Amino acid sequence: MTVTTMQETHPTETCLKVSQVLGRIGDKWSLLIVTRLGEGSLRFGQLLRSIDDISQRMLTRTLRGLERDGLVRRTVIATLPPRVEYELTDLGRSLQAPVTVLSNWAAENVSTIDAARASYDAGSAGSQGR
Amino acid sequence: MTVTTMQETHPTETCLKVSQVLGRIGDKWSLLIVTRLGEGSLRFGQLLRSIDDISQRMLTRTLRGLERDGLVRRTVIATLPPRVEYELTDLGRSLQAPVTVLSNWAAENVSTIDAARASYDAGSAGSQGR
DNA sequence: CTGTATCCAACTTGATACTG
DNA sequence: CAGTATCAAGTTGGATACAG
Repeated sequence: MTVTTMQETHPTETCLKVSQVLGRIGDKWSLLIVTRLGEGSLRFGQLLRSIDDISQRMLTRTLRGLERDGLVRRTVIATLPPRVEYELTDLGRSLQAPVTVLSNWAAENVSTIDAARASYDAGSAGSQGR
Repeated sequence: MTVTTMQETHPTETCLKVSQVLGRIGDKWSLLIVTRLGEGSLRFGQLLRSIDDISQRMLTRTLRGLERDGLVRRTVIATLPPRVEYELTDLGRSLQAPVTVLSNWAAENVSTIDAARASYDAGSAGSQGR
């Protein structure tokens, strides 16, 4: 029962699920972290330096969120000082393919988007010079 | 030089592009609208009723953003009262495939994420009942 | 080293009212 | 019908200081 074979093109339910997912990974840092972790497990400090526009606070918060959603596994090695390793779970790794698809689209179209934006802005308020 | 052939797995530049793109479409409404428009062109009021959790203000703002980024085309038919048709551009339609991939992932994994979250929350603060 | 707590500025969203 | 303006509220992100 409740087979959910996803035959329809774009049912509202699916849209809402995508929105939910984007609510998790669509923030400023999650995808960056998932991508970094996709290359292998990293310690907190390594991630912090690896991304380096991120604040310590946001790294902690984002990692907690990813851990909570089952995308990242957090392993504490209780040494002194403590080590904490972060790595992708199976679920986290399964997200890499969709993200790659989006990455490729982004890489291919960001310049087009930027051009469209510049054009739009020029047409809206740019004709004031004379 | 600066060939950018995208040979590396996940260079930082690509990450930043994805972040940029997510900054556009990763908000609360854009993807919902793009999906709706993927089924055919719609008028403002139709979109408003079609999504119905959205406020008039946010529909306007989101549509403007999508138009600005070249994903949506806005056509004004100057009748009385005026009609405004919205439809996907080629660029907007090219986004549908990546979004579908993400949709499928979302549809397949949202329940897993929800379960992970419930489990995480239970483990963090839930053991207070006894 | 790996966090947590506090304060604060900026951005996002919604409700409401108003306009052509 | 389509859109704008204003205001209030919530959320996000950063800086800083502190703790185990």
